[in-house]
Amino acid sequence: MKIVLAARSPFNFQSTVHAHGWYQLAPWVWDEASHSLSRVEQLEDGRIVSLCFHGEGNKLVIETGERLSARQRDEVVHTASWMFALDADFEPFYARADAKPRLAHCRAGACGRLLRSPTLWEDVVKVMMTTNIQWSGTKRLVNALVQRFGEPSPDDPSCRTFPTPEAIARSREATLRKIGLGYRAPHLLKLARGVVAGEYDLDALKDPGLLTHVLRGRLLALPGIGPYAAHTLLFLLGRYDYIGVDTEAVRLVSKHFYDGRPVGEREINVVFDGWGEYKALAYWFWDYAGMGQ
DNA sequence: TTCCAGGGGTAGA
DNA sequence: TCTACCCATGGA
Repeated sequence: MKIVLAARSPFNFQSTVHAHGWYQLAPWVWDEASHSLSRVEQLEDGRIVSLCFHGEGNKLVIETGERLSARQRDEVVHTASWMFALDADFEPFYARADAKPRLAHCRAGACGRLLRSPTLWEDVVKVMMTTNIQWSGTKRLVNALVQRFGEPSPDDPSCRTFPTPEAIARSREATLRKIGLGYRAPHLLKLARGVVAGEYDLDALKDPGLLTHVLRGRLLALPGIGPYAAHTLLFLLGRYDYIGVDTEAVRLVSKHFYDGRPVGEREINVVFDGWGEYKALAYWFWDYAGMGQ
């Protein structure tokens, strides 16, 4: 079954997928030969389906192995629209970026969208798995969670869904430590059990009506989520007022704006302060590669 | 072997 | 609000 969705222009499937590393994390599978992205997903009625995405010009194309009911199709459309931020409008950012040489590539490249997970739960867990660890370790931990706690696809049992909060909540700290999470284990367990208990309502945080600083406070209240993780999640939620400062941000900004001198969060914010509500976009899509050295 | 990674929590000032 | 210290694990 094939579903074709129109996106707000400009849209570029590949630039959306490759804007950050999520496409390398399970259960996503990127196929370089066909330039398509796949994952196994469990629908609300319990059915497990395989979804394959690719781009056709300004459109997102979804292929499903089997036929879906009308309700299932609506759910897939809704989820895909969220994951690829099909309605996102970056025109105000482009209008400013056009005049800045290092950001003038953004409009033509349709920069701005970052691939999101179907649920904020999955994005929170994945961001948590990027803290104080190398990227190869993040991939290993996320894969371990999917293999250990995900539901297998009936078509191919080696492919699994991303674990639900319930599946993690039923686990034990020792089990999570054993699969390599280390000191992150109690944070993830507390998050999962809090979500199941209704203590943390992650879906409510998608509400565009929430003020950004209020949303930031709710994210910081989640276990294992500090400033870096909260700001990264704000970016995924379409709020660009804060930069997620990690070692990579420090390295880039130090090299390109401070002549290699040591910098902290304050110095990084100074550089992009003029971008206001587009600060994180300006930082993320700044063409550091074009600055030489 | 040592250092540190796409940091966060906590205690103490 | 800021700083010092600890935290598990694997890669470099």
